[in-house]
Amino acid sequence: MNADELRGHMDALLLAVLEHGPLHGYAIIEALRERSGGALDVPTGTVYPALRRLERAGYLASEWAEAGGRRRRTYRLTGEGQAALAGERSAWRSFTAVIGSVLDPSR
Amino acid sequence: MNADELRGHMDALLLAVLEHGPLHGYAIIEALRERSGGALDVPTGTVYPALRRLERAGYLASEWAEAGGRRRRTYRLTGEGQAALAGERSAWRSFTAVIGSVLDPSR
DNA sequence: AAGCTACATGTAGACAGCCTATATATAGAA
DNA sequence: TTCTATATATAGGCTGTCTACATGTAGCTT
Repeated sequence: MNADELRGHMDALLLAVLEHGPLHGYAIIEALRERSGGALDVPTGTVYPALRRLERAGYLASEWAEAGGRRRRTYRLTGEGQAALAGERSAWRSFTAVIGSVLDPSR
Repeated sequence: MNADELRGHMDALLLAVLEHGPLHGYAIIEALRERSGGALDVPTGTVYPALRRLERAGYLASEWAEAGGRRRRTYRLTGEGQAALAGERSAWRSFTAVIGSVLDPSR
């Protein structure tokens, strides 16, 4: 998966993966890898700053937790985040429609 | 249309729009706007450097032409460019499948 | 004649997001 | 003790798209 392609869609991915329940950063990376069948292997240097950015934006809220002697920062979707996710899904649909209209004019 | 979203897909758009015949830069911008129903309005500062980059890569070839007293640089797809376009189409399909698998896990 | 719009190309520099590389730390297995 | 998996974090680099500007022709309006 190309880095440039992912650009602008990272937020949608992170919000979507948190939709069904809170997760910490490391688990988010694993969830993205599993859900995509191994195609998405997002580095920590991408995910952690992005999560903080989304929290600053009010879309996520986080709290520290402890599990097996290791500290985790667990993120959950806020109400604003749910709304943002809906917006991202809508934007994704129109985005694919627009690019598709150029790449596949027949359809 | 967001600038970040377009990132990594510009090449595919330019190659696709040149598939059915040569065009000059200004006409390419108009073609993208028309094909997308007005959603794509790519600035010249994006298109002209991108076309040169694609030519350097061997995917496009260009030559100067004159029409109505104005000079145009007309671009056409090379053989390599056709192959690149096929690759871009394939990449687009897997890209949408991957993002879709996260955004719409049900499908 | 002057001014405006459409046509047509091009570059410099800003911006922003994703990446690599690095640092730190615990737990458990080899 | 060493290696791997788990877990978080930041600094700096890279690069493609954008804004803003520069240049010039043609044709229409005032």
